[in-house]
Amino acid sequence: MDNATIASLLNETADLMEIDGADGFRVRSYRNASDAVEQTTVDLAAVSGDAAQLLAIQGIGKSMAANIQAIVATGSLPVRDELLTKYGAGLLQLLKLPGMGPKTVALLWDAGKVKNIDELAEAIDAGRLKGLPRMGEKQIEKIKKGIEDYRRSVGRFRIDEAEDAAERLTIYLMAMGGIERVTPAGSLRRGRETAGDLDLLVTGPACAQGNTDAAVQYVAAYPGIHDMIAKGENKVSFHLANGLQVDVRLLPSNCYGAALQYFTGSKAHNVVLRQRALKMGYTLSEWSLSRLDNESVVASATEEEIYAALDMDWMPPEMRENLGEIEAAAKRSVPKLIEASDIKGDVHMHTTETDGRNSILEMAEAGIARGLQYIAITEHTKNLAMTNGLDEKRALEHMKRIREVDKQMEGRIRILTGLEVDILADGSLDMDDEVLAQLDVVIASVHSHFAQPREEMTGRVLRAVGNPNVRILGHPTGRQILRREAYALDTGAVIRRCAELGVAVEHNAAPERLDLSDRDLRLAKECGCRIVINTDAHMTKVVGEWRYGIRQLRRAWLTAADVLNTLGVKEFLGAMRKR
DNA sequence: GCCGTTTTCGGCCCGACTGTTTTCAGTCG
Repeated sequence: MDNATIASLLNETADLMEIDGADGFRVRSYRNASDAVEQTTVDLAAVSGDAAQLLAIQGIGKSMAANIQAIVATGSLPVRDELLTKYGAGLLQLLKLPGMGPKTVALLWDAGKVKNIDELAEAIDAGRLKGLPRMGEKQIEKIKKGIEDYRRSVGRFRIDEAEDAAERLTIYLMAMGGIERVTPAGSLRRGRETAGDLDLLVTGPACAQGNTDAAVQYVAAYPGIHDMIAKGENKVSFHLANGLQVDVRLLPSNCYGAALQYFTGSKAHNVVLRQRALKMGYTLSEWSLSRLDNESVVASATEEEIYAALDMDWMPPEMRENLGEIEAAAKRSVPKLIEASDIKGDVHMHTTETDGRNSILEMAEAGIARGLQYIAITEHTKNLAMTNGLDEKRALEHMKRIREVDKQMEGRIRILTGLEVDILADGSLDMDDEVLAQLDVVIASVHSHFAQPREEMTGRVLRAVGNPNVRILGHPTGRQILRREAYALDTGAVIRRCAELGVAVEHNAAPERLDLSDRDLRLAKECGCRIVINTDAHMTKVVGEWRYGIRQLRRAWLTAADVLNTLGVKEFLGAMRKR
């Protein structure tokens, strides 16, 4: 059992306790413990026998150490089991709906024993929510919409979850002799935000035709399997404990390229590609590209061979959505897409001065370790009291400290000064302009944003970017992948306005955020709006960790020139000042 | 439930915003 699993069980327990009406501070100690478990570098499952090692972690006391030991030993802990029996796991889903917190969930449970999302939908349709405390028309409408959003995302997994699963399986598979290559296909390879299932293509001598028994048995013995769906000669399908379906395909190496092309998709891309093959007198399948007349194989071992035989360039999987990539490849004009190594600075991060976990120096060292040329420290401001946001006085003091540490670095990395100011309800910022004018980087972000009229939200943001000190619009859509709908905002209008004003729009690279959708990014490129890709790092671990965000930029065909923080520090600072 | 003492119990990030109230509870960051 890994720390992430332990942490999520503790957090889940906190949710249940909150619904149960437990003391808030007690609940928080579970959440703190969950955070601590996630942060620590100690492998808890490995040391769980030694209570002293658990107690050494800040936030873990005697009871929590026992809880962790119980989790490692049994996969759960007594409080959680008890509460799950009382309420059922469905209540935890209810918490994922926007505007639904523990109190509301408890209210619904008390009033009508609503145990899950389906029952909640029923109760709404039957009009049974009317008359309950705090359940007005608007509230019910909001919940109804939340349920629709939730149902749309059900059965899909965040890209990082799918990738974690793929990585673990790959390590397992590569440990077997006779396996040379394991490649994820499908939406994971195309860099989508979510994946419905996981396709893993495997090849090597152990996958040779008619000789796959040992490999099939080995795959079927994977310890993470929850239940087996199918086990054939070339394919093993199963569910993992989290519900993700995995299809492992064993392929002889001579048709690996054709299979990779086929299973990578997308469907729309493949349809057009097969039409092209037919016109050229070929037929394309998951086994090969072959001639129509005598069925001889033209290409099959690698993707490159197949695309070349179809008289076109190979193109990155992220582009394969039938949005013009086939025409571009036929004209040999596939653009050179942005890569992680193009990014030179991570310009949105927090430190212990507000709600970050590390110091300025530690963040800088992490930046150096990731090969960055510059970072920007952009703390929260006073409107976000919960984060200990800065007022004017503290902002100026912090700026001074940043400059001191910058000097200490002696050019190994540049540390820029900045703030992530909050946009208030009237569109103004919660920081004096004189302070903002002294900073290298000013990001304006909306932080309280749910259930407000679209026009009002849009007006608020448009007014904020009108402030000449604002150079970057942060969290421009407020998306939270698989959790909540973006806040009501006319994203198109905002991106167009930012383009006019020369304000860059931020693409948050965290896999749960991915602020800008494919469509947003295509629009930004179309209207010449510059993008900044940031991690919004609150700890050293995620500094420069933007692989998911980069893949999304690639899906929108963005090149290094479209992204502001591919510039060197001087040019970047110039772009921040020019307005 | 944790922590740090003031050593045995009290304190534990706080403010904006919404929808429902008609003075506030709940959610969010």
